[in-house]
Amino acid sequence: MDPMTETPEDDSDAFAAGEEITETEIVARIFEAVMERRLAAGTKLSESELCKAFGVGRMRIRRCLLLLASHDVVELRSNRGAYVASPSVKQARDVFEARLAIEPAAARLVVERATEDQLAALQACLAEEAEAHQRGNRHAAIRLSGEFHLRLAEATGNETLLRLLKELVTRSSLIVAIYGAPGLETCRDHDHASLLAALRSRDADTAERLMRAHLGDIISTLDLSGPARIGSDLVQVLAKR
Amino acid sequence: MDPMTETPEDDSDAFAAGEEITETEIVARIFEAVMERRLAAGTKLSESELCKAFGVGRMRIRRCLLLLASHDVVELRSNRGAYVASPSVKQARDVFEARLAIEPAAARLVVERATEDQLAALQACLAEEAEAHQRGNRHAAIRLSGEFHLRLAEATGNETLLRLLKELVTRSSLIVAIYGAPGLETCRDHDHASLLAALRSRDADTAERLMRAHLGDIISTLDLSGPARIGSDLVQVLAKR
DNA sequence: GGGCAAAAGATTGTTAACAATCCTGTCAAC
DNA sequence: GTTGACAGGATTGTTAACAATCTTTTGCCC
Repeated sequence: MDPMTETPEDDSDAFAAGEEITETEIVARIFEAVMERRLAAGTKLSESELCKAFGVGRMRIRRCLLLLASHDVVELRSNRGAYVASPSVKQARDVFEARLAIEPAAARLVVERATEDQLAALQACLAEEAEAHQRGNRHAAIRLSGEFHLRLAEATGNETLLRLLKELVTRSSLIVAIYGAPGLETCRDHDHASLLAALRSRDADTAERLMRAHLGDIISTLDLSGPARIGSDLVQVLAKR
Repeated sequence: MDPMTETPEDDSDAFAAGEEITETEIVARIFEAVMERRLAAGTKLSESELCKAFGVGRMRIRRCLLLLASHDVVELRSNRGAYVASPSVKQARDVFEARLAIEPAAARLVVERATEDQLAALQACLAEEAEAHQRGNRHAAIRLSGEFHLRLAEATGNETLLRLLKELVTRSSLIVAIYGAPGLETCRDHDHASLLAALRSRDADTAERLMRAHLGDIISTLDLSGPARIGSDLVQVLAKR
């Protein structure tokens, strides 16, 4: 009933022999896995396991890990391997501060130039999210919650903004997992709904304000007081494998 | 008299044998070279030349090129090598749109929390820039002009914002080189000066407004009408080495 | 002389073996 | 029983050779 009970590292697609997979795809897969919270912060990403999982050589995997590290989604420790990043309190603040700087402006841009199709995609995202919530599909709900923000970034038509936000939203997923309240792991549907309404009515000021408030709400659910917490750096320091 | 007459690729530091250089440093060097406009858009970055220049193995260089490519400062063409990126018109618009989203908010943050030391560093940057202009030191002036923006990002105390802006400012240098008016390759000193004044007087609204206006001014000096221009993709397409 | 085709050279991409480091389990000493 | 050192195994990091692709040159034909 609860899809939470899965193997921790669940990228095992066991690709058929003849297939080929781009390193871009591998990176995207891991991004998704982190965003869906199927890969927890601090999880070790062993090269050999990833090789088997994706059916590619070690060099390719190493390149992917380097790319992931360059986006702060993975941490590379010298001679010690790659681990899913565990954002510190400082990093958590920085990420949301950056989102607070970017996303309200992105909302403005969407109001100015989003097509009906793009708004429809946002609507669809919202509907799927609500459905996933009702069905109790936790992974899907978490993913769709973040995907709303990414679709919104996509609707700006700005590739650079999209790429930057993809990184920030993914890291946010780690942050919420570490510092968030146990139950509150997704954005509230209502926030997204009212935001979308503002976008539809082409009300830039309201959209910007709602986005800012929405991000503020998320931050307010985080516990960024203590120096560390469960799931944070301590976990991997103490991890006995 | 004109320091513009240099070899196009001027990273030749010819490191002493015993030294060691981090890949992080190599990446930073290339970033700097692009920002100072010592590496023009479309310049081929041959692996073997870089190996000799930095005195490191090929693998290390390849990792650096991958990192640079992940920040859109370098373009990797399959089986054809690495080239300094040549932002398209669309990419140019995207980059400045992103800066327009981020930097005004960054200015606000600086007003709120910058220390006197950081403001002094900005002041120093401004002074150096003016001096470089007077001396006709073009490379230094260009670099310092961009560095003002980076120091400002640094003064937010937000590492994530700093990293994102480092990428955007570096790409901006390429964009201005390609699409900018021939003479106007640096921000105007006065803009930076008045902006700093607003920061000093802790006037967030003015700082934000000035930053927005400043970026708008830069964009208005660009010619983003045509589909391509000198220095753009065409150059490397037609380049006979 | 111009244009096309094939071979030589150079550059990039990949694979595999080697070296270095770290983790783990064992054993001895206190 | 706990602590420390040591050896074995596993994982990561590096090097060098090999394969594939592209570029340039050469030569031939029209």
